[in-house]
Amino acid sequence: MTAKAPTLEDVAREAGVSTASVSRYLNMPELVRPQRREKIEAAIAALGYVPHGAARALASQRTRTIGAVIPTLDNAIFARGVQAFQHRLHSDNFTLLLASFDYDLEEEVRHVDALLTRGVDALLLVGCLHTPKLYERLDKMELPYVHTWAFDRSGAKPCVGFDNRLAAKRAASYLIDIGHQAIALVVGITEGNDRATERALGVREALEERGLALLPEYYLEKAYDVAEGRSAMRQLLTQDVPPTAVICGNDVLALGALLECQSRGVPVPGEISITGFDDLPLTSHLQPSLTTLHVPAGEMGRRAAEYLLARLSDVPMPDSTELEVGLLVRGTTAPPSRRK
Amino acid sequence: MTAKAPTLEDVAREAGVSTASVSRYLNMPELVRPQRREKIEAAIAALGYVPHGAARALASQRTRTIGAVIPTLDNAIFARGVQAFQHRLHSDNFTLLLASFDYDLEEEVRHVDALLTRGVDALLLVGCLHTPKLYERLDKMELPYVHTWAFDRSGAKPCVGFDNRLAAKRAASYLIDIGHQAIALVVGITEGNDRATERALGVREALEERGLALLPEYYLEKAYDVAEGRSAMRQLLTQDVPPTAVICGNDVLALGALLECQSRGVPVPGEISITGFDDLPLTSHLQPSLTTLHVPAGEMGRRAAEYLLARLSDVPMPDSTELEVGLLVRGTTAPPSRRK
DNA sequence: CTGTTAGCGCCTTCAA
DNA sequence: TTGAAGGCGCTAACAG
Repeated sequence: MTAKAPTLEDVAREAGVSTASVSRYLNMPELVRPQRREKIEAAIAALGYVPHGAARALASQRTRTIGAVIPTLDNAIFARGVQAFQHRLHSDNFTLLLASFDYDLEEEVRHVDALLTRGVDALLLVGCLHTPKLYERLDKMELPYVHTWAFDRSGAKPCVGFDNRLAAKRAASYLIDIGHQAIALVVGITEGNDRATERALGVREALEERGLALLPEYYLEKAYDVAEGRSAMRQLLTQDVPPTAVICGNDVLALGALLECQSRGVPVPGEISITGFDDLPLTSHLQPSLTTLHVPAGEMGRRAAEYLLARLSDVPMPDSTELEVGLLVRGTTAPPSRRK
Repeated sequence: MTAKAPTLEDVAREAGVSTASVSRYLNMPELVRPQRREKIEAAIAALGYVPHGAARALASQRTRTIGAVIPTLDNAIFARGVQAFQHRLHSDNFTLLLASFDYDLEEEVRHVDALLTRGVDALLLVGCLHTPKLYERLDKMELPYVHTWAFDRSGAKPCVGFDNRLAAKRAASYLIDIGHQAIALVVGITEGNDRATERALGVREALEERGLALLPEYYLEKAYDVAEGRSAMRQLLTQDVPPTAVICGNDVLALGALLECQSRGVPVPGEISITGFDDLPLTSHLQPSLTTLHVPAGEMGRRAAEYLLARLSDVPMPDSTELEVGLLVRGTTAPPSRRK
């Protein structure tokens, strides 16, 4: 029972064939005559043989393992993307190695190193902003990788993602279209986070194009957290002239903002409009339902997996895929009320 | 630039030492004389050497890799536990292999097999209910593993978790204490899910001990989803005699239930009380804030990691750790109002 | 402390 | 189609 784990050689002996045949059976069964195949199958079952991945990896130089290095799992939208990514990998018999770096790009490199040592065959990255060291590592190993959650228009970086700037701009433009002028922005911490940075830029662009400006007191950076969203809204509401609309960097912040309004009795969207970003499942059920941008996280994860899988099997596939991020106009936005 | 990845042998040559010394430097640096150490360090830096995990694993029989097989990442509470688990592993230089089986125990075995092939040194499991095949595999490999999210009082299974039955019972008892009798239960799908099963049992026990019964029409099983929670509450509210309190199997269901009440104008807790399970971050910010059971997911993940790490380094450590799941009485519960 | 060397378990030519 | 045999890159005795 507690004997050593059986090896391929044990299986070969048990089945009365060579190790090469067993190996072939494992990797290209169709090259093995049915009769032998059965004997091998029987031997494997009898011994409870499980292939030894490390040995296989060493000999074949592939681990059938793919890494993902993400900012955090604590944001439901990433969790969903990773979930889909893993699911797709699994159906091709690949296993996911996961690491999260908590938005610290130096830490990210360390994780990448760890994954490279583990021999991942490919890598998923979030965002297009990474340290040069990280790219050096990847290039030296000639490792296939893909950027997600962002889109590089230059085409220099392989990605399956979306244009954060454009998406944010869309939300801002919409608010301007329906008459808002006093628009505030509560965005995630932009340092080391190109998604947040781009979203902020998008809002700024939209405002500027319409001759509006983003007042310094209407610009807040907050960690992605409900409490932070509340605190941001509190800061905005207690100003002499509160904004009539608040664009939030993601749904978690927006949720916090909305809850803060509700707990202070500030009517939404009557007194103030709110937009989010991500379209978390719960946002459509809120009262009022949240106007937000739909991020196709599941599809992104799946397609990122497909891209990497394709690269690994030399199947041609475009190096970048841009996904649509649609604006979902729901209940938290309305034209500004005339005040004073 | 695009030359083959350098091997330990290359490093040895470059540094003018033996491969053994380089290997020692990598694994037990203190056994290498400082002078040599520097030469090796220089060589490693010069070549951009990255150890080859598979080779290392093959030779040492350890991968410094630990697997986690979870139901889904789509539930924030699991995401948080995994996050903490991974974080703790990383600080000991272990990497996480992650797989999710979507509550399908047969699929779970397949994932476990995949992880075993990848050579994980240890494994984290969710819940105490698994197929016999799964345990066979684990035992044959003599692999350290730990159960989480549940607690096995028999002591037969190593776990770092909590007593789902007791926790649910606590919520039910509380509702009874404050006067509820018409209590409904909206629990997760119990098939293949011992946490959900135990929670349901806990509620039943509490009711029975107080001479109350769980009416069939007050018992609903729903997938963990906001929409399902809403639908459950809808079903309950439209009955001839709606319950005065609804115990939900987790916070997502509870959130759905709460939102459904709000959208129908049913006052909570005035007309109906609601309890959740998990204590997701957002629940404390809801209006009213959700009465729920606090599941210490982060701590559980961290301690599960510590348990496995300890087992791998032969550090003594108790095989089971029971965590406290406290009832947080907040705004969604109150004594029943006298009706009719 | 350091070098030598025999594997670790499997894949993959190369012949048969 | 099948078997024999040489590595893959590293670790871990063992000897020095």
